[in-house]
Amino acid sequence: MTDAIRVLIVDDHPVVRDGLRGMLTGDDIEVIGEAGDGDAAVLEALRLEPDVVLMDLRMPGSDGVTATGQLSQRLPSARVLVLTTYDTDADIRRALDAGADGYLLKDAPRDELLRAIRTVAAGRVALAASVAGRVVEHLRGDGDVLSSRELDVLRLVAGGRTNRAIARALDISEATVKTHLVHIFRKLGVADRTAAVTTALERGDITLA
Amino acid sequence: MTDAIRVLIVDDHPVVRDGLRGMLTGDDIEVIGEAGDGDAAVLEALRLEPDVVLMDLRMPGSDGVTATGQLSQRLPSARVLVLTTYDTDADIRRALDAGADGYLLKDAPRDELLRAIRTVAAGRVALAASVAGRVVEHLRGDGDVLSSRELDVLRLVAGGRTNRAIARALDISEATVKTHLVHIFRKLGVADRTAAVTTALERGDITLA
DNA sequence: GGCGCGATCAACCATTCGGTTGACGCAGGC
DNA sequence: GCCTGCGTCAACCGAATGGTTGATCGCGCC
Repeated sequence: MTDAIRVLIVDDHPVVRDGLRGMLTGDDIEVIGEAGDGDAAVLEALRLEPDVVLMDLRMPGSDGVTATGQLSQRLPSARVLVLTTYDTDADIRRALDAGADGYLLKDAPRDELLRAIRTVAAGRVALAASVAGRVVEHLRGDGDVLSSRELDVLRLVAGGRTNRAIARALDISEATVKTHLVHIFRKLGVADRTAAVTTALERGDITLA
Repeated sequence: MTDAIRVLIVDDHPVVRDGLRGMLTGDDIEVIGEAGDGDAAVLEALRLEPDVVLMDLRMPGSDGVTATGQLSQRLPSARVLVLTTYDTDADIRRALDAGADGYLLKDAPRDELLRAIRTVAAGRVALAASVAGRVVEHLRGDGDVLSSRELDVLRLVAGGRTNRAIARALDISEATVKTHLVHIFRKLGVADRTAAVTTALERGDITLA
C-alpha cells in the first residue's frame, strides 16, 4: 500500500465519530475529516476528496442516502461505505441504488470494519454477512417492489386516513385507492391495511418520522 | 472532588463504547469497564461497583431497562444514566420507572455528557432538555396510559389480526375486543386501528420487534 | 360498605374495508 | 407493433370495523 487510505467520517453522533476516529487512526488508514449530516458530508467530501466516506444513513437534515447519491455523481472517485444501525430491506436497497459501495452494521467488530474499508478502497464491494443474504434474496424475488404511487397511498394509510380521505388527498377516486391497496396487499403478502403498514415499516418501505 | 467518578459503559456497539471511553477518560472520570448487553452489565456492575453506569436501552439479549431495574435493586449505590438514540415517551417512562437517574440522547455534545455524569454521581437527576419537556408533559396528562390488556389487544392489532382472530387469541369475545379498541382509540386520540398502531409505535407503547 | 375502574359480554347499526371483475390510456421495453 | 406494468375508474358484494347502549363481575381504595 503506497499511501494511507483517506477516510471521511459522516455521523450525527459525536460519540460515534470519536469512536470511529479512534478505531481507524493508525495503520494504513487516515481520518481526514468528519461531518454531522448529509449536506456537510458532501461539502467536506468535495473539499477533502477522501478515498472512502463512512456514511451513516439516519441523520437529521439531509440523510445519508441523498448524500450518497450526490457523492456518486459529483465525486465518483470517493467510495461510499454505509455504516448504520439498521438493516431493513429498503434501507439497503436505497443505499445501494444510490451508489454505495458497501454496507456495514454498527455492531461490526473493528477488524471487519477495517477490512471493509480496504475492500471498498480497492474498488470492490463490501457487504455485511446479514446484508449480503438480503441482497441475493432481493435479486431473487424482485416482484414485490411497491410503486411510488402505492407508497403514497401506503403512507397515508399509515397516517390512519380512510380510503375516502386518501382519495381526496391524492385527488383520485376512492376506487383507485382500493385498487392500489389490493396491489399493496398482494405485494406485501398481507390481508389488510394494518398488517400492510406494519410489514412495510418492518421492511423499511415507509417510516414513521 | 476527592476521587475520580468510576464509570461503567454499557452499549452493544463497540464503536460507541470506544467513542465514550475516549470522550470520558481523563479529568475527574475514570472508565472502569464495559459491557455489551444487559446481563453482562449487571454482572460487571456487581463486580466493579461503579459510581455511574452509562446504559444504552436497545441492545440484543437483555435490554437496558431490565438491567436498570436489576441494578437499582441489587446495587443501589450505582447511579444509572441512560444514554440512547431514541426518546419515545414509553422508553423514557420505562427507564425512569426502572430507576434510571438520568436520560441523555446520543447526539448530546461532550460537555453535556460530562455534566450529566457529574450530576447523577452527585445524586441528582440529569435529563436532556427534550426529555425533560416530555416528562412534565407526561405528569400533566397522565390519563392516557394503556392498560396491559389493551396493550395485548393493540399488539395483535399491529400484527394485522382481525377482531375475531384477536378474540380467539386472547380467549375473549369479539365484543370485548371491540370495547378495548374503543378505549384504546379514545386514549390515543385516534379514530381507527391503523392510526392507533402508528401512534402507539410513535409513543413507544408497542414495538415491531 | 361504597366507589371507581378494568375486564368481560350482548345486540344493534351505519360505515368502511377487502376482493372481484372489467375497463381505459399511457409509457417503456422487446 | 405488441406486451407489460402503472395509474386511473366503476359497480358490486360480503365481511370487518367503529360506535352505541347497557350490563355483570371482581379488585383495590377510601
